[in-house]
Parts: sequence; C-alpha cells; structure tokens
Amino acid sequence: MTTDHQFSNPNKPRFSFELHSTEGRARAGTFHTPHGPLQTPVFAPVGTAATVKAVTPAQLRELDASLVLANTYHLYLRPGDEIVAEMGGLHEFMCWDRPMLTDSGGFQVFSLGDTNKIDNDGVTFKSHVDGSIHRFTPERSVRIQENLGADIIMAFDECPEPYDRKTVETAVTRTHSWLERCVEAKTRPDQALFGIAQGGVHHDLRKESAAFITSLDLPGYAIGGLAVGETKPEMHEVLELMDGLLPQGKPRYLMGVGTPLDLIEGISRGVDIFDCVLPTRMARNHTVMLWYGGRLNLKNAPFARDRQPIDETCACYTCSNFTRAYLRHLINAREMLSATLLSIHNLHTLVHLTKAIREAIIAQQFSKFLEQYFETAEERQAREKT
RNA sequence: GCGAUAGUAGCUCAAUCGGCAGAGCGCCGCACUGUGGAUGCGGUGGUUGAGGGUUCAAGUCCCUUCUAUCGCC
Repeated sequence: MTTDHQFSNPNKPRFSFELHSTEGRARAGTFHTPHGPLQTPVFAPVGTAATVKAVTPAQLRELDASLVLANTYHLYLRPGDEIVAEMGGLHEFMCWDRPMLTDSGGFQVFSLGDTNKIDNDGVTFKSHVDGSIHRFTPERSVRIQENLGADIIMAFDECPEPYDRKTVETAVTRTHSWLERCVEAKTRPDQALFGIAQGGVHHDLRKESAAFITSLDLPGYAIGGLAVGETKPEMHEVLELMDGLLPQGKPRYLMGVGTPLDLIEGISRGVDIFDCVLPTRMARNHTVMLWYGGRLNLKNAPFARDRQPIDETCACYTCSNFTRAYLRHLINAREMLSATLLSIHNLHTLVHLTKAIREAIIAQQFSKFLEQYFETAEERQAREKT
C-alpha cells in the first residue's frame, strides 16, 4: 500500500511558520499544516479520547476552534492506534478536518499510569483502564502517533514536578536523549515533530534544555513542565527566559495552559500555542470562565432566578440563547446538556480571546488592548461580586 | 372500634445494659491547567411526633395522646 507522503518531494516543506507582526514579546503568525493554516496565537481544545468531551465537531467549528489535541496514551489503550489507522486516521475517525496534535503520552504515563517504572530506555506502566502492563519508548510513542496521524506530534518526554533539582536534572537528560530517538524514529513527512523543553523552575536547566532541543532543527518547540505546581511568577520567569532562547522563526507551544489570564500572560511572553483541559473540565464541574478573568460556579443558589446570560458581552451559542437560571437548572437536574453548553462557552471564550489578541498584535494595539483589558477586568470582577 | 408495628437532620436510616445524637445522600460552597463526565476538600443541618412520669442521667423504661402502615370486626 502506498500513501501520499511516500511520493512527496522531501525538499518541499510541509510545515512553515511565518511571523506577521510582533509587539513587545507578543507575536502573531501562521503555522502551515497539511490540514490548513494555524493562525497564532491559538488556543487548542483538548480531545483526549478523539473527542472534545461533550462537544460535537460542528459545534467546535461554530466556535472557531482550529487546532484540536488528542492523546497517544488514551488512544493506544482504547481503541488502539492500529484501529484508528485502519479507520483512516484521527481526522477521519473523529471527523475533524482542521489541524490536529497528539501529545506523546509521556505526561499521562506519569500522571495516570499506576505502577510505572521508568528507566533510560522508556517507561513501563499499568493501564488505568484494565490494569494491564504496557511499555512506552520514544520509538513506540512515535510509531503510535504515526498511526494516529495528527499534523503535529510531540516528543516523548518526562514531565517531573518542578522543584526537586535532582529529579528535574534526570528528566531533562532523559527528555533530550528521547528527543533524539524520536527524531530518528520518525518516518512521516506530513507530520511535524515538536521538541519539548523541561527544566522545572531551574533557569540553568531550562537554558540547557532550550540549547539542546534547538540544536535539532525542528518545526516547533514546546515548553513543558509548567503549570504543574509552581507559582505564577515562577512560570512567567521561565517563559521570559525561554522567549530569549527559542528561535523567533518557529512556533512556541506552552503545554497545558490555561485560563484567560494565563493566555494573556503567556502571549505577552512570546507563546504562540496553548492547550488546556480546564475549560472543558470546569464546564463538567459546573464552572464557567469569564472573558475578563474570574469564574462563576453556576451550581450556586444565587443563579436560580438569574435572567442574564453567563457573560453579556459573549457571542457564543450558549450566551446568545440561555439564561444562567436555565443553565443552573440543567446542572441541578444532572442533564448532560449542561456540560455541552458550558463547554461551548468556555472554549469560545478562550478561542476568541486569543483571536482578539492576535488582531490587536497585528494592528500594533496589543499594549492598548492590555490596558483596556485590565481596567475592565477590575470593574467586572467588582460588579460580579456584588 | 380492637390489635400489631413504626415515628430520630430535607430523604433513607444508625445509636451496645439507660451514659457526649451519628452516617450516607441531599443542600450550601471551594478546588481542578500536555482530561478519569472522575475525584478531593470544607460547611449547614436536630425541641429524637407531642405531653407527662421514673432516674444522677431517657432516642432508649412507664403512662397519656397524635400520626402512618398493616391486620381483624
């Protein structure tokens, strides 16, 4: 069986990144993928098991999502990457024709796998689904991600807790050697492999990691090991440091972040791509994010007779049609529509916030945007408390 | 009408020989950042149906009464 990529010209770049505009450290660009352009900065909804939980692809398109994540660990265990490949790959399997990214499974092996044993060659772990024993190596992760077929695939890395220096040092060393093996193992030219920097909160380790991963000429670079317990100022310092170390001409992906404020802080420090489970997980736990920061737990009693939409300035499907009182009723009655409507709102908020920022950067109005944002945020949060 | 059984938090129920009236759920909140619709955490909650008696001490024993369910005239 032959596939398209085997006939492609290896010299023709499948992936390229153009920077349209910068303001301060903030950047607006376009990352070209086989499934269309990714306009950055961008927020990517997470669809771990080949579905953004509670949201249909049609709804994702309506709220302007472009990049969607899926997960190697979860799809390998269920239904199995071979089945996904047999069914035509992730895009066809889940009916998403825009860009996709798969995480390597490194993070899940550490956060979900029960009794995992890590060595320099890879990780042996116990499935959270049925307790069976499995082993991931860089080669295995790349092989699985090639079966899944996302546009962007991630290096297999070790994500340690950020403080203990010795643990972080070991993780950095392993992550680097595993990256080399991922590059070596990779065969599909229609997939872009992103390297991941580790180093916790230790600046010298971050520098070492950035130097190593950028020594390999990769189409994009990710900043891993953040939002895992460190403080916000520590995260911001690492981002500023990385901005100076990663090449301007490649996209930067901050893994696992975040909230509206996190996106603003990240973009202000040179980040182009974000993903986070928070908007959809919070939606399933009855909480909505607000454009200007803060959150509302719609399960709370004061919303029982509230005629307002979640956010009066939000143009999402949920805010255009439903009152807080109705949403609270759905939550209280344990109706599954609540997860859908809240997820749509939270995703819309993050996707459109990054879009608005992109437009501001292109118009060289980002600093003005920030000024107005923080001013309004203060007013809004004060009003919402009364 | 007679008899049996029962009555404790919003609900379902615990409470040893008479010895600090509790749990689960609900309710009210909080947390969640490369996803377990999972989960964790905190809080509210009582005239033990009512009235009386015995006792140092009563949800528990005694009397009266009310209510519910079941059975029998």
